[in-house]
Amino acid sequence: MARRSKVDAEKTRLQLIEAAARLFETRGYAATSVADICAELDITKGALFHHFKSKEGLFREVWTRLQVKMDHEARVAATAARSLTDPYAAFMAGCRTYLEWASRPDYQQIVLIDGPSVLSMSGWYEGDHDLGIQNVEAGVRFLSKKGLVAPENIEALAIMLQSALNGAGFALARKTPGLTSDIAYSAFEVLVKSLR
Amino acid sequence: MARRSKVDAEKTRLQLIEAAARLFETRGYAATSVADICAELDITKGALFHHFKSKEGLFREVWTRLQVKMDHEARVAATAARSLTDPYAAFMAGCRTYLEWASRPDYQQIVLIDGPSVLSMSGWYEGDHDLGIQNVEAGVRFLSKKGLVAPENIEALAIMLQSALNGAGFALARKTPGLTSDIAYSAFEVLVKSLR
DNA sequence: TGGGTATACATACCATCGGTATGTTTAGGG
DNA sequence: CCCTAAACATACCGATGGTATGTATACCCA
Repeated sequence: MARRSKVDAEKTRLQLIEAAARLFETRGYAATSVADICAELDITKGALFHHFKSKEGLFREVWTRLQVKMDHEARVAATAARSLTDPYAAFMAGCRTYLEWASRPDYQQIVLIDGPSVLSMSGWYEGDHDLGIQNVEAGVRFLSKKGLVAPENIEALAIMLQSALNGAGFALARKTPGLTSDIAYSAFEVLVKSLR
Repeated sequence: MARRSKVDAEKTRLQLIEAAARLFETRGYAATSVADICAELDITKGALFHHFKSKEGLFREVWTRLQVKMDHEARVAATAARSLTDPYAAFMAGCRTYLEWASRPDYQQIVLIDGPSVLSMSGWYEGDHDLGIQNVEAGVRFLSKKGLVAPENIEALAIMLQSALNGAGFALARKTPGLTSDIAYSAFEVLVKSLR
């Protein structure tokens, strides 16, 4: 075998990302070997390491794509809600989207569980990589204008609220008895409503 | 070398746990080899695998000890506060303790970052292993009696509040500009006060 | 249009890792 | 006093992430 066309190469790269995403989701990062990933596409490790400089590099690509997709969906939901009503509704729409993602198995395993461990903590929170926080912070900032939230608490509250959504997503995925997506959302509403 | 006294063996075991804790904290679980740990005590892998059935087993031991210590400290702080005033103060005292632990580098890396990845998700939340949640849930349950929190939201709120403290601890450790321990705590108070 | 070059892989190999099998010495109970 | 089992050491194994190198071909340019 030898060099294929550029479009074939891009296809291989995409297939690697998709196969890796599937395996990382179902088995976790540590339990997925690069040989496993290559076997899915019937290629050798040479191909994988040609496209990605390391196993961690491939993971980072998978991780980033998930984050970007989530962020996009949250933005779409938020702007759609904003055009209908107000910034608060936009904020809550974004949060609902995030809550849904946080309860997805792939997002859970790849972004929430393995992400912090595989990428360093700095990697997780590096600059604009933590995409979920932006919508939440915008929402809290809006609430702050209404008076109840002190300006110096905005960032802390945004971080806490996003973490709360993360935790709820975990709890949903682990099928906590008596906990549904609706209950989690309504509990979150209770938490946020008090800030208005 | 051969068999030492029982007290020596227990000492070796403790030293293994301490050395592992140090390395797991500073390098992370994946970047710490069992040979590294053994080198710290000038013993061989045979000794380590005599005391622990696997690297993960040693990690679980380190993880458990941290959790138990945190839980103990939180309980002490909570009961001390309760005797002075009321259950709400006890709850908040426990939360403050947890916030402090969540910003400690060892608790961060071992319990919050590597924990979910190394132990399975089921391991993290298995039974009473998640010790931080108990104080929080007790607090929310108390608030529920005052009326504002619906019973079906208790568990979800407890999970969310604990996650909020986790996130705040992370943010503190990553030295988020403008965020201090006091600000984080006061922001958490804002979040909780609204539930009264 | 043809040849040179960079690309897209395959093959072979390596160091390190977690874990095991086995040996060896001695503490401690009967 | 002895004999079993505990507390290690030693030697070894398969699997793993990563590299070095080989090779065929797409693509660019003269």
